Amino acid sequence: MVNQQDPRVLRTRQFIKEAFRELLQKKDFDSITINDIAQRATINRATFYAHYEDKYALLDEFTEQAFRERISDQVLNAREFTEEICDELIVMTYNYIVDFYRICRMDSKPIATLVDEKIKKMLQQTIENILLKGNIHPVEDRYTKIISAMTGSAIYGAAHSWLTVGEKDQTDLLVEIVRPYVMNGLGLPKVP
Amino acid sequence: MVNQQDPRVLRTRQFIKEAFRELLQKKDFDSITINDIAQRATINRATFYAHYEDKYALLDEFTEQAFRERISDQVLNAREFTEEICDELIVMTYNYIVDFYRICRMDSKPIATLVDEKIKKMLQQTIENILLKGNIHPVEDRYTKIISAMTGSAIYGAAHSWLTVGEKDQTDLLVEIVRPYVMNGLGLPKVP
DNA sequence: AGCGGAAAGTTGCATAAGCAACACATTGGG
DNA sequence: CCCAATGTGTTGCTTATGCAACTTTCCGCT
Repeated sequence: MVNQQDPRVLRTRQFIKEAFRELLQKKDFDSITINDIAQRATINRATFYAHYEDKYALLDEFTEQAFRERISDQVLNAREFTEEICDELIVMTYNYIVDFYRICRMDSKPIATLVDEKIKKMLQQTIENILLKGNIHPVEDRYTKIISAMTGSAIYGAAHSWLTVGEKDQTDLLVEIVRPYVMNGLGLPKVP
Repeated sequence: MVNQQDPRVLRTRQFIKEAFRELLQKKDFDSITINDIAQRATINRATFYAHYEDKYALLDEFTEQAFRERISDQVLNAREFTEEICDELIVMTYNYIVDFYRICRMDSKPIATLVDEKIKKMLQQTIENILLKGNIHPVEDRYTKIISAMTGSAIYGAAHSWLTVGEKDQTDLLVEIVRPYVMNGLGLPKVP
């Protein structure tokens, strides 16, 4: 519908996302109206609908972009799922969750669920990309997807649990627990 | 041509002026191209021309806005040209010149002249407004314009000279010199 | 002088954004 | 219960912006 390259489009979407970020710090998601967003972004309400179906679509893009920005080039270009990469994913995921729950008041369960699902999905996709690039690995290609899903879910679940349990900022320990579990599960060779 | 109230117009003009301000800190006015401005403002070059005839028109609006933002409500609402108001105008003018010459590299004389003329004009207009509001004053109405011009020029000339001479930031002294000159020239009663 | 490139402006057309009005759903008092 | 207020989503039309192509002007260089 709209040309994603048009500078007007890029600007408008940035305005919307920035306004959304600011609003999330003051109000919980449910009580943010499209009007709030449009006003703060100094755009017309109709313009919002030209870009997003509703505020859930915005939340989706927002969380995805925030996640992408945290993926380092090292992870992005990795051709093998090493312990180093694994560690980075664990820490990154944990930090993402911490920040997100701190910034936003994830008051309503349905919203928290949406965000959680998004993070998990992004994580799985990231892992799958790495595994697919390393054409030589002990996992059959046809199982790559489910392996990625498991791994992503494991990392995410651990990070989330770690936050809930309240072991704040002990990421070293978190990594020590999760890494061997994941690497063993993948059956990948451990660097001595 | 363009509706000054349209939010798109307001935003675009802000973008342009902000880009212009940033560029002035890195390059001298002459070497700034319309392309530079458009690129930094993330707008199309043709859009620039929809708002300003050329970069001189932009400079004009830019300096005017900067000046307006420095006029206090007290001066704006003044109904009489008191010593207090006079002092404020002197200091404000001096500070404006200092800031402007510091921010921009006023390399080329013609540009410096343009800016200087603008400041003087704004100053004269501000003074005229005050004099006209105070309907009872010793100056004939038909002479208000020329009186304002003289006063504005005097204040501006003094401030500019003060800067050139190098008596930096001795605004107290500047005020002590200029105020009696101006107030005596106007023939206004001196507060004991 | 004359050449060539860069910047200045201009123009016609495509597209995004603004706006006002609309129908509909939700909700919170009286 | 009702209705008034508020939010959602849509639509038709207007206006501003983007873009590409063009001419003109300016300026350095040989």
